[in-house]
Amino acid sequence: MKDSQAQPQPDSGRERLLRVAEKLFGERGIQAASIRDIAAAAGIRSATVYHYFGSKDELLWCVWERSGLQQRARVEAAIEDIEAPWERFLAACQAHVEGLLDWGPANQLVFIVPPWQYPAALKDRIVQLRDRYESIFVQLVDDLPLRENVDRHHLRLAVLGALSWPIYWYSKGRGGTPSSFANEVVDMLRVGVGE
Amino acid sequence: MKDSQAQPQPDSGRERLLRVAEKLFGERGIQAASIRDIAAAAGIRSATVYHYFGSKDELLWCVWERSGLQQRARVEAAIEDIEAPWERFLAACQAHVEGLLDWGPANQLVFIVPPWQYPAALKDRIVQLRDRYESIFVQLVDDLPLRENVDRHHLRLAVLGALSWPIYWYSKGRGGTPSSFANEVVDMLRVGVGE
DNA sequence: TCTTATCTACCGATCGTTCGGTAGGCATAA
DNA sequence: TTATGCCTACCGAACGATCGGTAGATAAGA
Repeated sequence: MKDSQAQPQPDSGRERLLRVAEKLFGERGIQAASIRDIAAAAGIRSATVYHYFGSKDELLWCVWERSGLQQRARVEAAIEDIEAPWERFLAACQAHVEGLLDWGPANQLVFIVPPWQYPAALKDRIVQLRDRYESIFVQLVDDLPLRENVDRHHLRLAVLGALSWPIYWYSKGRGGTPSSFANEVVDMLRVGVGE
Repeated sequence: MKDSQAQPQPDSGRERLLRVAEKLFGERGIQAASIRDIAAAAGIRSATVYHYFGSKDELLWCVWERSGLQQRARVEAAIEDIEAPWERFLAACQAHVEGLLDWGPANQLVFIVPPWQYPAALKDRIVQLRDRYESIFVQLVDDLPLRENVDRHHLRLAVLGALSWPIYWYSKGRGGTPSSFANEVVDMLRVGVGE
């Protein structure tokens, strides 16, 4: 049924579960993606999930952490060879949007689940993961040469908000690429849109 | 039990249910807020909920629509006496953020539940409600005097993103009021933050 | 033989929902 | 005045389904 023959894919057990769980958590939401659904989508029975993960929360955390670290690594990779502050900032913004829209669906979890709905057992870890990620942008914004009286804290929040929002409206092939949207937002903020 | 004496509050039955449901849907999420929880918080039994609403979806929709229309009405009220395009835009932005943070918790539903997770039976209605609301901002942005080559569509999305994001990070008493944040964002976008 | 991976079968809890029924208010008819 | 009947508001009990999770057997590989 599911497959026979020697499979070339190293796509079994734990790793496969993580990928499938990431997809379903992102698509349906944490609660609505049941262990049975996830198991079925991975081609196994629900009991087998507990061979790899002690609980649904643990599975969720593994998915969450993995995608969080990936997202962070990608953003860091995107800026590592760039010196000029605004270019560095732009590169990070582009990587951020691309990560949300093109990479794993679990990247959106952090930005879909409101903090007060985090599973209690994971709350601290999630917040820590999130803070670590956002600290990249804190640093990048600190390095920008800005007019006086600009609140860098609020600037960062505004940018991350504008650039995370596309998960609610972006659809491929319409209105430009994720990267070009990031470019546009940074540009609007930098030089202003008024006459 | 719950009360004796002539009550001044018109706080019974259906209306009370709507208020409680709004609170719990927003706090715990749609799935996690069970009919029993909502009923208990309203001081009645779960069966009685079905005396007023045909299903959980219907209850959810009534909550959703009510808060959506309220939010829209408040934004419209905020701009009705203002002529200058930028001031009108700013007033709407302030009302938007205040609505999300200070008014009913259900205002956040639209911005917490990703569109692909809308209950299937409500999807069309929710999208329509949302579009109607956002059309206010389409008009306001259209009326702004802008530099050439500014994409008004993306400008609106960026602003709404930046101004909806506070539901994930805002906490009262820290970093200014919702209204001042809106003011700041609009200002940054208007004149730019670069040197 | 021990480990790893998987299964079948099941558990108690909770979900949305339904059902039959009750207590009291109000209106009409005797 | 009393009786009848309908209406709103509500309840206790239960339904079938599904949830996260567990126990124990099995089959294959080292």
